[in-house]
Amino acid sequence: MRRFLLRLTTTVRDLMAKKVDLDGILEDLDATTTHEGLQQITERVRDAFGIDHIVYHWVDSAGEQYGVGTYDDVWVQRYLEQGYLRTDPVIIGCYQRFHPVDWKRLDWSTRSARIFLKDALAHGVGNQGYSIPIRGPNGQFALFTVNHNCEDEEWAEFTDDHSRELILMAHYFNRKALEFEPDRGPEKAQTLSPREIDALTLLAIGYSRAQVAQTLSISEHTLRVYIESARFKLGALNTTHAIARALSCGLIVV
Amino acid sequence: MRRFLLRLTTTVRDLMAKKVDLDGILEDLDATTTHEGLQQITERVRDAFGIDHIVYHWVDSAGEQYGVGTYDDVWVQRYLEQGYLRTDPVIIGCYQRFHPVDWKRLDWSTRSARIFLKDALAHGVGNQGYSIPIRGPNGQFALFTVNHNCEDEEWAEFTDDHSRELILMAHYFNRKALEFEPDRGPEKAQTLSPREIDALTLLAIGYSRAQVAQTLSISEHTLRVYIESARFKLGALNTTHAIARALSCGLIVV
DNA sequence: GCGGGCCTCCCCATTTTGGGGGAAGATGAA
DNA sequence: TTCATCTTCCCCCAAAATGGGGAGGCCCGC
Repeated sequence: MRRFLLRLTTTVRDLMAKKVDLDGILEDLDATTTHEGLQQITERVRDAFGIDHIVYHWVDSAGEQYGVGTYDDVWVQRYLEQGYLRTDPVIIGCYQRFHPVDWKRLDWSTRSARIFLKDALAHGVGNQGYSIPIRGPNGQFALFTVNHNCEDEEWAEFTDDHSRELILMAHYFNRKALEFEPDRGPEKAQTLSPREIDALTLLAIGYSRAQVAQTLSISEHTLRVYIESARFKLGALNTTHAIARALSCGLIVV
Repeated sequence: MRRFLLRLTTTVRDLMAKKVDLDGILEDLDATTTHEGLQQITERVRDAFGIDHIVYHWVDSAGEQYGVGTYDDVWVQRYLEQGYLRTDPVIIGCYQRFHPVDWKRLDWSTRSARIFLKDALAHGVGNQGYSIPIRGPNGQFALFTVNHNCEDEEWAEFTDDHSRELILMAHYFNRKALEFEPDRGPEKAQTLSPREIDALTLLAIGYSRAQVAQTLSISEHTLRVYIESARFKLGALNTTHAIARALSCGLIVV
């Protein structure tokens, strides 16, 4: 009997899961051209999935950021004002992860995390959550989060059923966000000569000029020409700056 | 008549598209516990999609990397030996992008790109390709690529039909690869203090120590303490190295 | 075949960094 | 409370990096 029930609920759950019109959502997402449109889609997705909130937002050392979602404005304001970006365990935890993570698996033990949690719950954030980290070149980082107020089992079922849809939606939201904020896109890449790349790469891994010169079997004077040339091309003020720019632009990899 | 044919092929295509048993593939992918198993799945995916090749691989400056795919061993060897990691336009292009990209949109105009292309085609790599960049914390970067030998229209159809499946597979392959190579997982998260971040960030944008000290309104001696402390934490040999590591690890953003 | 980028080599004076010390208060976690 | 971390300040001096010159050969594309 128990097994039968289990099978039954599974079937019902599957039927429910199928009801989410993912294709329709993704197509509309693709067709959206405004921030408001995206905002509306978040509400639609929330309703389609039958959960309390979905949110997509940039995370960024500076304050400037982009976000859409179904959170209350009061909470968004408070989040920013309180600088929760720095203490939010979801962000801290996701920042070090590759994969989607259930909030239960994060570290909520620090004092600041507990303060944050209490405040979040008070503002309507669900006790259950699931966040997907999204990364881009130059360290860009964004989060796509769904959350809800329910028991563990129900939530586990939900995330099991919808993890794939959520991954896809995260991608599509991210794509849109980038469209709306074109500045975030990569800059035009300068081309460095092979020797310049060699030189900067070795410098970036901590070699001194003498070591680099020896490694490349060239004189230190020659090496300097490369470095200066690279600096010039990158519009860098000094070697460190050149390395930083080359790394940011993906011209070298460490 | 033409429209009819178009509609017919579209329908057939839709049917074909549906035939790919994505759920089955993803489940098996999830259940795989060995590199060999993953390798076999790549072949299965290739056949299921009816294309020439699929490949998942890490990209990193060092030679050590992880990869599975359907490429010929000879080509893989050659790729590594020739250091194509540095010249492959797919890698260079994807490194700067957020989103999946069709190979046609990459820059194949440089000399080294043309040399690479010729060599690749000679080794059975398709003339059409589609690559999905995948990123993790600390600058980890991987690529999931499908490629095939066919006309532009056919390829455009294929990528249109399957972009979502491909995104999901990229995710799942990445997850598995991380399981097999746990070392790649996030290293112990180095935390830099706010002042250290300030210091490294300003250095990374080309300021000299004197300028940084002035900007932060601290003595240059104090600044040095931060830099040295950051260097120590990052295991860096010098300031430039520290900047490079901090950037790679996403601890600072320029 | 010519201009332009690339690779290689050299000097010298000045500026910037690095390494070795040591020390204080403030904050927050175990 | 105690310990750890963060922040701030100071000394001296050697080693390394930088800036600004100049110069020749090679290879590529226009």
